[in-house]
Amino acid sequence: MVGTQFVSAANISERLVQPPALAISTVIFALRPSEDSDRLSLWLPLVRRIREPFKDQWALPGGPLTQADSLLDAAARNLQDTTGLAPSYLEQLYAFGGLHRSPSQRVVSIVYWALIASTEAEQAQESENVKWFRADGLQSLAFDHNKIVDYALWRLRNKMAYGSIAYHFLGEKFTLAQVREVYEAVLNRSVDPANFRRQLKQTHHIEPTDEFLQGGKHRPPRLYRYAGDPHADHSGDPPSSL
Amino acid sequence: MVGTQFVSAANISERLVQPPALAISTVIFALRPSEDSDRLSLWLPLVRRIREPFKDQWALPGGPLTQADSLLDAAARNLQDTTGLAPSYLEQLYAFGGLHRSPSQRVVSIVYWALIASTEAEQAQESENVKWFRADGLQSLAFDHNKIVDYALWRLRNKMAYGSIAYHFLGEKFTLAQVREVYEAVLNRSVDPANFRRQLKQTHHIEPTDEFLQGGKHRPPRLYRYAGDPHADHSGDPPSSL
DNA sequence: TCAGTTGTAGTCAAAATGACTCTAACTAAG
DNA sequence: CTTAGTTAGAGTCATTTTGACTACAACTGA
Repeated sequence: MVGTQFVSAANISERLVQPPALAISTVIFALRPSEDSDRLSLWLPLVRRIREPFKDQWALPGGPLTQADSLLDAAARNLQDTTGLAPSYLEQLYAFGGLHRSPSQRVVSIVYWALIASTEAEQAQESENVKWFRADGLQSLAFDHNKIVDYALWRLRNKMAYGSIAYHFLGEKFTLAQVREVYEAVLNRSVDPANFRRQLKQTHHIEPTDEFLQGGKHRPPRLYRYAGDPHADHSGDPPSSL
Repeated sequence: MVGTQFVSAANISERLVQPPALAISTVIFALRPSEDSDRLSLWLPLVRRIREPFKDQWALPGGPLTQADSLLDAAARNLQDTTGLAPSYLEQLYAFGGLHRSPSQRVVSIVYWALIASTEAEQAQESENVKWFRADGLQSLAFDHNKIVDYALWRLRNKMAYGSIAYHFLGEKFTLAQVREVYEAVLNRSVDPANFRRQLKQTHHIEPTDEFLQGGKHRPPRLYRYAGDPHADHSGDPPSSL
């Protein structure tokens, strides 16, 4: 909303100053096996800054908001540029607008967070300036990005506790054990397989297929498919794209 | 985050274009008795636009983001300008950045939502250009503000269902029945007093005082005080103000 | 054929929930 | 002063949900 009668006279001069820069960043989560633990763990891709400020430090992928893109489109495009992948889940996280986030100029960052299926994440190419890091115990990042990642982690765990976003870490078909592994990795605690199965089934978010996953050293588990409303997951977003 | 190596050459020219305008708006909720129902109902203040676009239509209070304020400060200041009151609850709602929200120029609005205690809300002065409206069944508003209000309502009801924000509609001391009335008004269904009491007590968000509310036509109810972490309510916000 | 492993159903006690009853403590009417 | 009306607040009880656990099914690999 631009200009209402509630702008006091004292603010008039400030309004004429150049507005803050607008940027879009994305926290991209994927699950990967970790060396030390038998559980999956959360990873995210970071990019190395090639200019000041914070030159050579790692930062969240992002860039300025272009005139041609809506906020969501801008985030999706940026994710494409970084990992070459389309996210199965992309939702607005928060708008960060503290006065001193960037030493040079005032920057307001609208941050999105994304989930990537493990199968896709494997293809995500690393390079000199793009690397995957474990989401917990992250080194010091550029700007306020450590806090942003922490907040994204908090939101992810919160939403996982009673949402249906876990499926976005997986492919189209999956076993119940795989869903359970996602929960265990994100919430970082073990979950009883039998009870978890019972609870998943009564949410009606999944439906069984006729297929079974072969090749394990054990009884082949049935494959399931996500049956919930695909938009129900994005329920942190407003109904339509605004 | 400004500029990463992931900005393609095609985007360079766009970066030089003037950035979108940045605005702050606030959805302010208060509970008031309604004429038709015996329940409280949700109201919010709107302002009449005094210039194009949408001249003379009602809109959410808001204004441009000034250089001197953080996002939260800007929202708080705006709320002060509109109602003359400090909110007991103020949290970021969403950043709206669709391409065609405003007919003239591209505007990205960072919207906050606030809760006002009933006692305070009574003092909020109305004027020719500021009026309170019932939150449900709202008339057509300027810009995309109807959708914003709907989304704020959704978030409020969601958070009420298992949060501790109800207390922000009340004063420092309150009876359990008053808390129940807040729930009934927001969730729009009746709640069993005895069960509600039992559940409230085991959350440990409240503590009893030695005082009782006198003057009713019945046994005086005990007054309680909010004892939870005041920041726990703002748990939709990141830990510190960024 | 057997040991190892995981999938899947089921059992059972504990905890949480929803509908309900009962008494306490006040005001207002008579 | 007494009584009817009202809400506060404790308590009961059947149902549902949860967590811990058991048992059997169905595969692989030796």
